[in-house]
Amino acid sequence: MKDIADKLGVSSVTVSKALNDKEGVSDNLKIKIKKVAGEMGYRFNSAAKSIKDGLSYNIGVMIPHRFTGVNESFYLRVYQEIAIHLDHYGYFGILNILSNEDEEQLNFPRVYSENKVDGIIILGQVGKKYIETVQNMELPKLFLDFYDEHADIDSIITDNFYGAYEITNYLIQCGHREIAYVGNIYSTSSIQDRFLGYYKSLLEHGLSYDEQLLLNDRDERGTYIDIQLPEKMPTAFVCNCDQVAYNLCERLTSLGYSIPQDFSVVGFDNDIYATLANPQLTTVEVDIQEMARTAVKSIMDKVANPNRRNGRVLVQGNIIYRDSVRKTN
Amino acid sequence: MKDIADKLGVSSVTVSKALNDKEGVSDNLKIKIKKVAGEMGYRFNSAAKSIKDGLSYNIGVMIPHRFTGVNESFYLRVYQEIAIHLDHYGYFGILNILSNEDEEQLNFPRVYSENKVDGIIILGQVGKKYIETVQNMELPKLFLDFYDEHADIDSIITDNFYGAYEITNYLIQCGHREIAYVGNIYSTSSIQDRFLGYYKSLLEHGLSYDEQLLLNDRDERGTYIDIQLPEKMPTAFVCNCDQVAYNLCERLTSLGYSIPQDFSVVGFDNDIYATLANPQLTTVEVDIQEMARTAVKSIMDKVANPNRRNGRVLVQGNIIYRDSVRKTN
DNA sequence: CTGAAAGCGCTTACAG
DNA sequence: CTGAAAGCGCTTACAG
Repeated sequence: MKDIADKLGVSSVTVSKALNDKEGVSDNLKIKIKKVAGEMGYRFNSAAKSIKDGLSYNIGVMIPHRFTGVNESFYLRVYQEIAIHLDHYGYFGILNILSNEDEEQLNFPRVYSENKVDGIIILGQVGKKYIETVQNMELPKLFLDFYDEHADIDSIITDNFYGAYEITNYLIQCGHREIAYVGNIYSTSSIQDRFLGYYKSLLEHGLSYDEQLLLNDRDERGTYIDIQLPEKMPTAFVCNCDQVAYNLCERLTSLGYSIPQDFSVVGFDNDIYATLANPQLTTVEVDIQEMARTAVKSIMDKVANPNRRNGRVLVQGNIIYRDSVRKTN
Repeated sequence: MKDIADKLGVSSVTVSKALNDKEGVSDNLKIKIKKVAGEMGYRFNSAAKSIKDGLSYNIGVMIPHRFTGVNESFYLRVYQEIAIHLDHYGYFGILNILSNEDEEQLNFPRVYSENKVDGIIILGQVGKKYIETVQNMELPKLFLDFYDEHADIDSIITDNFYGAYEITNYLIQCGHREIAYVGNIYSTSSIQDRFLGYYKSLLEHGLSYDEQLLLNDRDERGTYIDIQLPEKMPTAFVCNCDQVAYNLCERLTSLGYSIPQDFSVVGFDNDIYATLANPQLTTVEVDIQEMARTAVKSIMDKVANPNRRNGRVLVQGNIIYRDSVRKTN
């Protein structure tokens, strides 16, 4: 900046004003300054600005390491969309994989202790203890894809309840009356919330809930187990996620059944398993774009106004109609 | 820092030295200062340090948008590993999705023009024109997973050639003599390099190359096409990637063949398709960890010493032995 | 072992 | 419309 000023015989203050399109510089001079800046390959030093206004223009996105396995790309996709949206605000995203070690030892993330970010999005459920650590960070923060009833921290989550409710309604519209739910409802809150949506749909349509039709899909540690099919089979299965729906389809097919002729199967997520299944699955698409958009808007609001509260925001999914459901009416 | 200094009646210089474990402060005082800093919730201001030493302690990772489709998570995984490795160096990773628009208009990325990073890793092939733009950036830079013969920029790539060579050798060791290669060798340089590894293996073993056994899998725009099986079938197929191997297995199975009894099939990448295939695929694992580790080491070297050149570095994969190959001897 | 001074690149408030 | 001065939080080189 100083070099540009010297070259044109003006002060660096004037250069600063011109480059930022502020008042107090003649249009003529502004143009000249910008031209010279371009020619000299001037690059703005964002660190100097940061030190002035105390803003880093970065947002940290923290993902617990255990959610980043070989075949789990959901959170990475969300992060990607967040990065794209942050760009619209002139911000950047810094990815922070929270190691199990840091989570256990309740360490603050380095992005925080080094003042690298103006806000932080926690993407994926962290342990109860760590939530307290998060609460102690004096920074705008946001839970994404989970919430904690005890922590007074805004969160953005998929509307699991409503999505499962809608897709169960759809099955009923198609004439199904005996509908099973597949998932361990004590495993995660999203599996449980999806179950409750399924349950509400049954209630509303006057269908009785049959405990025999609640099928377990994983043990308490989250490892998939073989699904125990009920003695009296339903005509349709609401699965808590596409991967389980995929597994179920494979299972039923290997037993000689056809889908959707013999049984209808629906999933949740609209991930890769929905299109790999044969036939492709009717499912509830989790709206990653919208989640990222909402999350970025929310955290930027908080950066501008630290007292801003948005509470729990639900992002609705969309039913994707494919070929795994049979109309029986 | 000043607050801490005031509280203890020392100067901020002393506080700085103590917090950085530098010489010139008594151990006693150091301990006291660190204690007070902790109590006061002191957070280091990295922007101030940045402005002093001209380093941002960030590395930009740029991924062209077209490589980030719904079912493509490979580059995101690489980015994730890069972020983890950067952490060891006290650095952070800033993800930059390069939009088609920016790529066409040859715009510098904002991470560059705002001096947000000390180096940049370009992850995934960018257009010829844009490579020139990259070359014009006065910053350490590195191509990851591709290279350009005209650009004098260091690159790190998977050893496609050697991986395909090794896995073809393995098929030959298992007794196969008629071996097909599946892939459009004019589509990407990795498909071509993998083909050449296959070809070398044939040559070394005195097997003749039969053009009829080069099977196309995609059109010039990269869209998968139905694979045209040859009249005289081989006993094994080397596929250019796991997804194509998966498709081929489905195809052969639907034609009534069994794998590996009737035909052996191998893939490349060791991605999700390798484990989804039935039977699971023997394949070449691309070593994401090692690529990320090497890339981070290389870019950090360059940050420390801008003249450092590493040339083209090949990262070898590992053969993963599963159940899609039959021993015929 | 400790600290006063200067400087990194920018912006803001104020004076001319 | 233009610019001199001060300051953001830190570190380095130097003096005591």
